[in-house]
Amino acid sequence: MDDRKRLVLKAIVDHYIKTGRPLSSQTLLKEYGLDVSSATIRNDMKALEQEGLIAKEYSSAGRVPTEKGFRFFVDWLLELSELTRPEEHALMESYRLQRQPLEELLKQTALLLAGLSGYAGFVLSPRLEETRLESITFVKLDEESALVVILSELGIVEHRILPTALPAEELEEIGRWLSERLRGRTLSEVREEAQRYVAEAGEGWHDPRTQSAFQLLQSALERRLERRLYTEGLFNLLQKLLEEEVGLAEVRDIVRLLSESVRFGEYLESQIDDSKLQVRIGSENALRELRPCSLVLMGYGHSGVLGVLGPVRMDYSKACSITQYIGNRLEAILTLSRRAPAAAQAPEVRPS
Amino acid sequence: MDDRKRLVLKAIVDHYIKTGRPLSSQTLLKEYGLDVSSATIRNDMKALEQEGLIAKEYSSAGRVPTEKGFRFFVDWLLELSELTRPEEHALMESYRLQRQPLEELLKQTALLLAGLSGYAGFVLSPRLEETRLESITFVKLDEESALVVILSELGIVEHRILPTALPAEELEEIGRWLSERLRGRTLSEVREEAQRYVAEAGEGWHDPRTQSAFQLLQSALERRLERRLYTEGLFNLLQKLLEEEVGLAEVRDIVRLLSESVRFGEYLESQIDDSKLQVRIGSENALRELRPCSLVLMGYGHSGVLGVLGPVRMDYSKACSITQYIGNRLEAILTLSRRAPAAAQAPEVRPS
DNA sequence: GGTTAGCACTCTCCTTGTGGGACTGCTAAG
DNA sequence: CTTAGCAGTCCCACAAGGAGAGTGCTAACC
Repeated sequence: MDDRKRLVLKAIVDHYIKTGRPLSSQTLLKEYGLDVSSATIRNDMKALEQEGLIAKEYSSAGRVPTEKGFRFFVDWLLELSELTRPEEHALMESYRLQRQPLEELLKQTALLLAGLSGYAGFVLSPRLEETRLESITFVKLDEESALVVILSELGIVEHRILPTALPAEELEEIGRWLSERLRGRTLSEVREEAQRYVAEAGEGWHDPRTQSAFQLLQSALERRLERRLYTEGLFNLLQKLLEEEVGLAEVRDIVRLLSESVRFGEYLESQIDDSKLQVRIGSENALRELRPCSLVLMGYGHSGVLGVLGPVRMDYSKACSITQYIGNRLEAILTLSRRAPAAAQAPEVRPS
Repeated sequence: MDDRKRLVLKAIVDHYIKTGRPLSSQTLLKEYGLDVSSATIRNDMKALEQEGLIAKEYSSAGRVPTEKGFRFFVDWLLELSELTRPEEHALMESYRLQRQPLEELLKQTALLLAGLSGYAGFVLSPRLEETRLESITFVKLDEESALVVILSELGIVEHRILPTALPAEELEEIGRWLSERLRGRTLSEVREEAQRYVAEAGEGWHDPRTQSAFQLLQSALERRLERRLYTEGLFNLLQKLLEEEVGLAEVRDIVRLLSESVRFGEYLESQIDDSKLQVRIGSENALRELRPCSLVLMGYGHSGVLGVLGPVRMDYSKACSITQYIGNRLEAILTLSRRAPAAAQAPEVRPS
């Protein structure tokens, strides 16, 4: 494509992203200072329109980018911007407490995506089945129940209360024994193992102690390896959609979709390709509700997904930069904590 | 007030809640079958209008209730409805797992409020400072960190990761010692105690072991006795506001308010009066954003609040019934679990 | 062949006007 | 206190017209 035409397209996209208004040939000349006449621009526009990259809202209006135009812009004309100082600072702040339950970490990340981008931020937790067990611990709460904490390379991935009447010492012993035996296996392997043992239990092959252990283990894992979706900054998104004059009915559908974490999560997972940054513009999205929106996302960890959700008229440069940056950061934190837990920040209590 | 006038008011409110439309004197006659003429109704309407209970949108339109009219309706004419079988069933289902982390329980409750009412449901956690400690447990995770679990009469109220290099046995010992010593005190007393000890530590009065214990305790409690707000069913609310033809700008402000859990939480707390059911209609709410909305709420536990948020044109009967029912239910669960933990539901693992 | 000036044309948007319809308020009588 | 009858008010939907913005086309120009 002709250099001037690219420039015209870029001008139209930039102007539209900034103002939301169509750009006329004259205004383009005035604001972007090309050294040709408006008629020439009009000819270029006509060509771009025939290629489907821009369109007019009615016959005598200026031009706005089509989704195809945005696509071209994102693929060929996008320049990622650097993070500003305060942005960088906010990032550091939020990730200070590194060793924290996975849940907290991911929620923080979603907040950060939303806060920095000005759109809605989301984080889909990784497939916990594929992370490796570090330890499993039982803590007696009262006569009838105990807390189980499952720690994987990603941090605490599960804590729940189980009904059991086993005494404290035995629970501790079982925890140690299971951790010893299963450390390093993936959680889905662990679950299978537990299921196998419990299934065989009826035939009385194993000693009662082993049996209790695997029964507990199974209860601990039965629910809740399900993935969770964290979304934040919803009102950012509403603000933007308001400016777009999107109807409340569409907005409601979007909000509903975000609350259906399974459906939305599965869609997100289907859209990632390793940890490459992806952009899905408007009706490129298979989900009907997302038609007024664009999605910037990337994968992390084992099939985890994070990104931002904004209107089609989105600042793609900003959204992409931030998503990429935070995504890499989260990936690094999760990878780091796998090998060597990061240095602690809070005042440390030393052995006396 | 005259019996017929009450009936007229009730008809107008019922009709408006059901359809959202003004009611004319003729339609009232036809649908509610009074044995007078439309002119008589018109006279009554005139009187009700002068009392500020109803209004017309323009000079020749039918009447709609004013907020004052709704207030009168709620105070004097409201009949609470019974829960239907399926509603009751849903309630039972959700509360089956009784011994669960407080966080889960409250989130469930918010979901339930939203699901049954068809509006948005919210639950503000109780003041944890005023609940009594049951136990505090430390679990070694790796060389540099440990998990602390704080259990109060309300269940698990805190779990977080602390940096510490103390060995596992010592942590266990410290947990036992602290639990023994502090069981039955409120969490704020516990926190004060910890602060006092740590402050005195510089003067070297206590042995190092005690010092470590209180230092850990302080870290465990420093953050996060903060209250949390759980909101669910946001899209229910959007759906209703859509029917009300509320503007997206107002909706955005409401969504923003719901995300500012501190501000909204403080407002909620200021509105409760023991565990009496409260209704705040439209601009009775001090918060500007809530003007298009009504709030049905009640207190539970120590300054906990739960309820539903819907449009001013809300089915107050349903909303009040459900809030009251669920509120009592939650209160009961929390009170019960205080004395004797409820019977477990999942298959129990017996000592072998 | 690409570029330019000039002009007719198209479409939106805003304002104004008009008629029908839905209810009320008033008055006077029962 | 209640009722019938009727004038009056206001909304709403639709149509018409004028201003403004910007394009498309044509013919000339470099």
